[in-house]
Amino acid sequence: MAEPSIPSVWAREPVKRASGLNRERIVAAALKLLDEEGLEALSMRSLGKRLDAGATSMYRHVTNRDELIELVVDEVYAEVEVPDAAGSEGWRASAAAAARSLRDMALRHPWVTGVLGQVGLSYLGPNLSRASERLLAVLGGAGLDPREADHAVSAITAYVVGTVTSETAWLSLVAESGKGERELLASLQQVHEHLLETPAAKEHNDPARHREEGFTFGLDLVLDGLEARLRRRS
Amino acid sequence: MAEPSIPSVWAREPVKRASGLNRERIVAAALKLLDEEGLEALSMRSLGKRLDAGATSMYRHVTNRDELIELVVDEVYAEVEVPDAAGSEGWRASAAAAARSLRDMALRHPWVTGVLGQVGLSYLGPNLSRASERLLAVLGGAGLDPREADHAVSAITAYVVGTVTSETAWLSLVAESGKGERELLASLQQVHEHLLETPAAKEHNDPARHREEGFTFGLDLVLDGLEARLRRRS
DNA sequence: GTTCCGATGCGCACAGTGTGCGCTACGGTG
DNA sequence: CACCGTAGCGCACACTGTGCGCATCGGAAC
Repeated sequence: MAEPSIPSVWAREPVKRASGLNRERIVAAALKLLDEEGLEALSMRSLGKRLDAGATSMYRHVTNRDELIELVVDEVYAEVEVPDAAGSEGWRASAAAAARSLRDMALRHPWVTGVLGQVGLSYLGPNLSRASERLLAVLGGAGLDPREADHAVSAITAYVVGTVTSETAWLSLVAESGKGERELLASLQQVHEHLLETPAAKEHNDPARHREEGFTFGLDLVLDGLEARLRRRS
Repeated sequence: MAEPSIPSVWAREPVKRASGLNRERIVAAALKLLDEEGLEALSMRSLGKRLDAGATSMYRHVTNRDELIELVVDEVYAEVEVPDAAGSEGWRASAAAAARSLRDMALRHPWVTGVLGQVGLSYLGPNLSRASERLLAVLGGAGLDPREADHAVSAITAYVVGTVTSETAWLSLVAESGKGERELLASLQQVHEHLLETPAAKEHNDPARHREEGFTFGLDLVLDGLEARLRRRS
């Protein structure tokens, strides 16, 4: 009798008290679940199953599902690296590396973009603040006045977030189609024939390269604009 | 006896057959509901209530909740205006107006940003395609080769989407706090005192103006970058 | 050792979700 | 008049987040 419906008072399991929940373990498990199964798969019950815990046990360590997601989002922001600017011209390499690092992070964790649009989420985690302030310092050191540097940080992150938002939306569409990027693009072009006229059509033999190239193009636009502004100043 | 639990066969209401559902009416009601109460408030039951219809009645005209949202998203993309470029230098004014129009649309319908990150949504509606292709034509007419024009369209929309994503997240936080932008900003600065050091702190007497200024700054960066690229070419 | 107490985990329950299924009653065609 | 495709709906199912109160733990106080 594995599970007696009326448990006898004697001869009862030591209850096993699995291992001790805590915020750190919960956030780590949630991150793993999100990466492996996506945003929709994260429910308190499924998360509890992974931790050998009941559905509501996590509420002792985390007030909300929303707050939990907020914690996980800040956790992945820790992966974003903003290198220091080496030399007076190094700001550009530093900012570019930060942008790439942010994009790579979002591509590693495709669910983040689905969460950034949601309401008050992730608005002030320590890791996000740290990254922003480092980039702010880099741009300030390059010669931008504080207000411009602030706006420039916003512009760069906005560009990256916007880009990866559309990238991950496309990639998750690809994922759930079961086909590859090339095949899905080709079959979509059959349905919407007008797409064949767009220049992107020629690129569909290597869509990943096309995405990468587009990201670099747009990033260079922003950084060129910044560089011109700096030159004008000196 | 308003609602007899066992309705007698005789003396029964004419059943009233409200008015006739159809896709257009459903999408319009969903848009109204989203604008008035936000993304979370849109459930098939609440939408049905607004249409004097049952919870599952809409499924005759729309296959999914997700598909319904997709339809509504494309509906609001119809509000985005991409003016033609007047004169050979007019591309910049046209692109800037398109970007502003997109931002204004997203600020009028704050729930869109929460939906753009979600999976396959809104990837190919007619109104979105129309706007993209118009902007593509404007940039192509300015002298960019097709591949660059394609990337430039992506870059501009990515920048705008990224910007409004963070703007609407902030604004919905403000909305649910019950305070104004200034007050909420001030109270957040009390909790995280390090924010006081950032240059944004000085702007908090008019946050809306600060947002507007930041948007223009970043947009100019992108357009300056494009302009430099065009000049280099001629 | 015994006794206590705060903290932790959990089962239950509630209100709510999207949506498949099959019945009913309508509007238009023969 | 009979008929039938179809629009709408009620029901049911599996699922969601989370409040509540109970059981049971580890450790501190005596």
